[in-house]
Amino acid sequence: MSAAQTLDTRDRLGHTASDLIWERSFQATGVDELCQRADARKGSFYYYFKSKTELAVAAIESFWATARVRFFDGVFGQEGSALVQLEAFLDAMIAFQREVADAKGGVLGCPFGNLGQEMARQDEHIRSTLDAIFAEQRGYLEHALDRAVAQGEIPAGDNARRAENILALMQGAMLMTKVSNDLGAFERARGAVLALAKVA
Amino acid sequence: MSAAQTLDTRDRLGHTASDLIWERSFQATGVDELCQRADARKGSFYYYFKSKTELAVAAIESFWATARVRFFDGVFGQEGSALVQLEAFLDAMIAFQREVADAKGGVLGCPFGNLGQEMARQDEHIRSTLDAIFAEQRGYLEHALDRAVAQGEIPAGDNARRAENILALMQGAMLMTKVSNDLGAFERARGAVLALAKVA
DNA sequence: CTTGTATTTGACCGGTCAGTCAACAAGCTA
DNA sequence: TAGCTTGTTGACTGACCGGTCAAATACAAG
Repeated sequence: MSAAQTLDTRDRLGHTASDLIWERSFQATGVDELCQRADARKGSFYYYFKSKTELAVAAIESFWATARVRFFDGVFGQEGSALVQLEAFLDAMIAFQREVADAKGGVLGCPFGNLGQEMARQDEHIRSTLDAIFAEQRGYLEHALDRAVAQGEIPAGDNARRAENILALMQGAMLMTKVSNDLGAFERARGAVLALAKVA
Repeated sequence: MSAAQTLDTRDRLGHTASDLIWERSFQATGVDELCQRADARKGSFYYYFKSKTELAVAAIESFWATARVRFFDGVFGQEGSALVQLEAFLDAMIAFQREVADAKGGVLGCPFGNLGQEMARQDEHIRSTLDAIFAEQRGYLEHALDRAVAQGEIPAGDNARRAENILALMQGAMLMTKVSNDLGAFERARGAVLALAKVA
C-alpha cells in the first residue's frame, strides 16, 4: 500500500537517525551513511525532511514521545508513594542505560544531553526543542515531589528547584559515565539523587 | 629570536584551538578557520601537530593546567575551613562562567564536559585524557572533603563518592545552563552541591 | 486507457574537509 | 663560503559534505 510504504520510509529514516545520532553524534553522522543504514535514497530523505537539522529535531521529538510514555507516564502516572516512584524511575533509567550499553558495546549517555551539549550553541531550533523537553521532564519530577510533600514523605521545600537539581545530577552522572565508559558513576549517583529530593 | 617565534606559533595555535573548540565544538571547528584566527598557515599547523585530534588533546591539557592553578590549587591549596573553600570554589566557577558568558555572548558550559560528551565515543585518546582530568578534579574535591571531616565540618562518609556526585551535579548544571542559555540553573545548583557534601 | 498525485531514484553540484608536500627562509656552525 | 637544523609557506589532493533536480515509477480515480 502507498500510505503504509510512505510511513515506512519516513519512519525508517527517523529511527535510523535516532540510533545513529545517539551512537555517534549529530555532526559525525552523514546523510549518505544515514540513508544507507535506513535503506533509503538521498532524494527520499530530502523529500520528507528539508534539512539534516530538521530530521534531528523530528528524531529527538519522536524519541522523547517514546521515552515519556515508558519512563515518565509509565512510572509517575500511577497511585502510590511518590518517593517509591522516584526510585523506580531511577532504577528504570539505570537498567535502560545498562541494556543499551550492552547492546551497543559502550556507554552512550542521554540522547538529549548529548545533542544539547553538541548543538545548543550551533542551532537554535535544536536548542529550543531540547530546552522544552527538559522543561517537561522537570515538570514530571516537580509534580512527583509535590505529591511526596503532600504525602508527608519529604519536607516542604522548593520543588521546582529540587527537580532542576535532580535532573542536572542525572545528566551530569550520565556524562561522567560516558567519559569513563563505565556505568558505575550513574549507579552510585542513585543515593545522591534521592538525597536531593529531601534536602535541596 | 627563533626559539621565541617557535613557541609563539605553537602557542597561538593551542590557545586559538582552546577558544574555538570551546565556543563552537571540536567537529564544527575547521583547521582552516583555526589557522586563520591564529594567524598561522596550514603547513605550520601540521609541523607542530600531527592531527587535529592531537591539537585538541594538547589544547585541553593546557586549559586544564591553567584551570588547575586558578580554580583548584588556588582555592583548595590553602589553610582554613574546607567547607568555606568549597563555597569559594563554587563562587569562582559561577563568576567565571558569567564572565565568559558575557564576553562570548552566550553560555559556553565546561570545556571538558563539552568535549567529553562530543568525542568520548569517537576518539579514545580524547576520552582517556578527559577521564584523567576528571579524576584529578575528583581528587581535589575528595581531599577537601577529607579535611572537612577531620575539621568536624561534615559527618564522616564516603568522600570519594561525595566528590564524584558533586562533580556530576556541577557538570549537569552546566549542561542545563548551556541548553537553556541561562546561568540561573548553575547558580541555583550551588546549595545542592553543598548539600551533597554533607549528605550523600 | 488517461490523467493527476504521491513517492522514489541516483546522478550531479559546488563547497569544504583534514591532511600533504616540495620549496624556501632564517639562523647557526665550521 | 657551505652545510645543517629549525621553522614557514600555500598550492594542492582526493574524499566527503549537505543539498538539488529532472526523470522515472506507482497508484488511485475517472
